[in-house]
Amino acid sequence: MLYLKKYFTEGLIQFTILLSLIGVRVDVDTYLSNQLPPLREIILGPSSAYTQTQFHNLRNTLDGYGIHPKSVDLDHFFTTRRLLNQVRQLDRLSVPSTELNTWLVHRDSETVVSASSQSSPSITLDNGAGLEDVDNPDATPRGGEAQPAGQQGGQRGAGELEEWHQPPGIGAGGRGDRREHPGAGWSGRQRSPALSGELGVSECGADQDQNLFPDVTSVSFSVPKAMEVNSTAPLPGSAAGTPESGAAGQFGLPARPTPINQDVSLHQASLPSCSQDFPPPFNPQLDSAGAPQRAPLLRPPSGNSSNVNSTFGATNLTGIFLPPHVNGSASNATAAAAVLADPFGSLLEEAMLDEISLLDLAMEEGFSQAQASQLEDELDSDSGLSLDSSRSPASPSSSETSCSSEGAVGYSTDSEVAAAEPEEGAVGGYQPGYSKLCRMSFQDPTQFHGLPQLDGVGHNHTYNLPLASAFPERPELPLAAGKKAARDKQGAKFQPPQDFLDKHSSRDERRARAMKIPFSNDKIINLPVEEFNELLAKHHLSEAQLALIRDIRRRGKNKLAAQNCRKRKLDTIINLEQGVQDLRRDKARLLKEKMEFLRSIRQMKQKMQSLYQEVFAQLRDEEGRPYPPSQYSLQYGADGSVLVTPRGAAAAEQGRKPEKKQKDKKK
DNA sequence: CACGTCTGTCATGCT
DNA sequence: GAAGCATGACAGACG
Repeated sequence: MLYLKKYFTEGLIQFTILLSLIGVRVDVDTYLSNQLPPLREIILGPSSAYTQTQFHNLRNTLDGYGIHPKSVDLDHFFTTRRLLNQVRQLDRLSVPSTELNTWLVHRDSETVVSASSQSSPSITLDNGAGLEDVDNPDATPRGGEAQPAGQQGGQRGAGELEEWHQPPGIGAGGRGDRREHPGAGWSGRQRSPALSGELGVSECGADQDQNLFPDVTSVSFSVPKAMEVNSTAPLPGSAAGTPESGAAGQFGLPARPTPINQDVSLHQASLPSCSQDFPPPFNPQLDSAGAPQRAPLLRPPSGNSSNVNSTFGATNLTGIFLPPHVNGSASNATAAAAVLADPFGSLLEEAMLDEISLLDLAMEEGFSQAQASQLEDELDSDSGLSLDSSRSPASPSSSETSCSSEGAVGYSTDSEVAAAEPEEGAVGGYQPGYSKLCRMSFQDPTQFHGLPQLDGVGHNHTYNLPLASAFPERPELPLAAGKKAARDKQGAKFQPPQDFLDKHSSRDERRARAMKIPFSNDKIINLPVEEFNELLAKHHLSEAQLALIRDIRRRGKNKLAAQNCRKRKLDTIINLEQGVQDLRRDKARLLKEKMEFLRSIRQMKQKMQSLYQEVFAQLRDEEGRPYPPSQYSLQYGADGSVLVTPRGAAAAEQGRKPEKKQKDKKK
């Protein structure tokens, strides 16, 4: 089951990302509201209240706790977190679409949710129910027992939110609170049907299968009483004049005795509960506990915690926009409401600033394959390691490998030859086997095909193969001939053997000949130490001869060692270069993916902004007048209501218990 | 002739 | 301690 969830979750996330990439708006909240705890947890983050379930273990896993560093789950963890971050980028964008859905559906009756067919299907991607069914075969609505079947989903969502996001007894609308204060939130809706905005109560999932906007609950555009200007205490830290402010504290508190429920001409106003499950939509930083860096915006009015609890206690949207830990805090809930006061203020000022700016900087428009390639090339250029084929440092490697590995190439190992030319010692000891290997390595250019940078290698790595290169009957040694062969062209035919050998012998070979060493340098070098000692014992050699032989052996072995060493060094460089290339390719690919995501996000944000403006333009106060955008802004109440908040009042009421009057959604 | 590269050699450290 | 290996450094050869 765990694996099923894992794959389902990840697949769902990927599918969502994919849809977003292809331009399909995905209301992630649709399934978020319907998702099972694990998925919800994955997307929304750990919930303190969530510990009621067994999925806290999963949460811990997702948080990386309890994962052994060597556990394979760690990989899954990072993958999940990465995908989660991507989705969070998206879901923040999707909230507005949810909001729009709410607007498009209006509900005037309190408990009956009328789905408006006016909503544009294109706005909402119905993807919840099926997923829910898949993920939760039980499909047992949480907290939906006592709810009408028609609202099962929505109520379930409410229940879920309360149950999952609100620790029992911590207020902020826990189930207990609702029981204790039935009027709060729910009762409020009943009292003020049009007002009650159970935004987010509706479930986009199965309900939407039935109806595209099934359980769209009424939206309460509550103009806080504070809107009566002063009662709405400004949120501390809220910048003056900034839209986000908050009259957040008790917004949408149905239990309030005197909520001014203004009929707002929200013609299609509703807010499906789908958005409930969204993390703070316009403030990504709310994802983090406390979001201290957002203190100026988040700081709740002091002293109204209890009220906040009562205010949001029975509401569901506390969990919508706030992480559980925040949700559990009344002040934080208020702060969240403040943050939500102006969705686009937060959106544009926060998310868009950091994400879009990044997008603009990194990749303004598009990231074509050519650009990716260019980027990759640029990335390639920043390395000290150059793969420029014009330079071929690798040339020695192959020859060295084949030759050195097979023995002292260039040294005479053929005893027969040596015997034929005893006076020449090691000189002239062409070893067919060794030379063949070297010849193969030199002649076969295919060995370098895999390494373009090795093209043009023309060095002679025969390591003393003079004779082989000189003999015309061995024309198959072009490379072995190399430079020395070229030198020898001038008269090799008529050159006396001794001069020829001297000319093509190494210094040690010449020394050996001069010292009358009776065996070849190849033997001196390559014989095992036992055989070498036996060989020395067979001959009566002077100290000078013995010293020379030992030097020859030492130098010969060291030469091979040096060749091997250089080969290894070269192989290491080649491998490192290949690794660098691979990493650059990966980096370029990841950058491309990132840019694609960012582009999609920006598009979604733009759509969201336009939808927000569209919705706001339709708002009417009780007198049928539109709200001036310069003076009012929309914000989400934690109880699911959508509030029309005066900007100035919201700012002014910070630090005080905000009062607000709720505006009934008025068709 | 200067320069870069290749190669051999030496010194040194390590096994 | 000898033998061998690995490697940095150096110098000569060479293009």
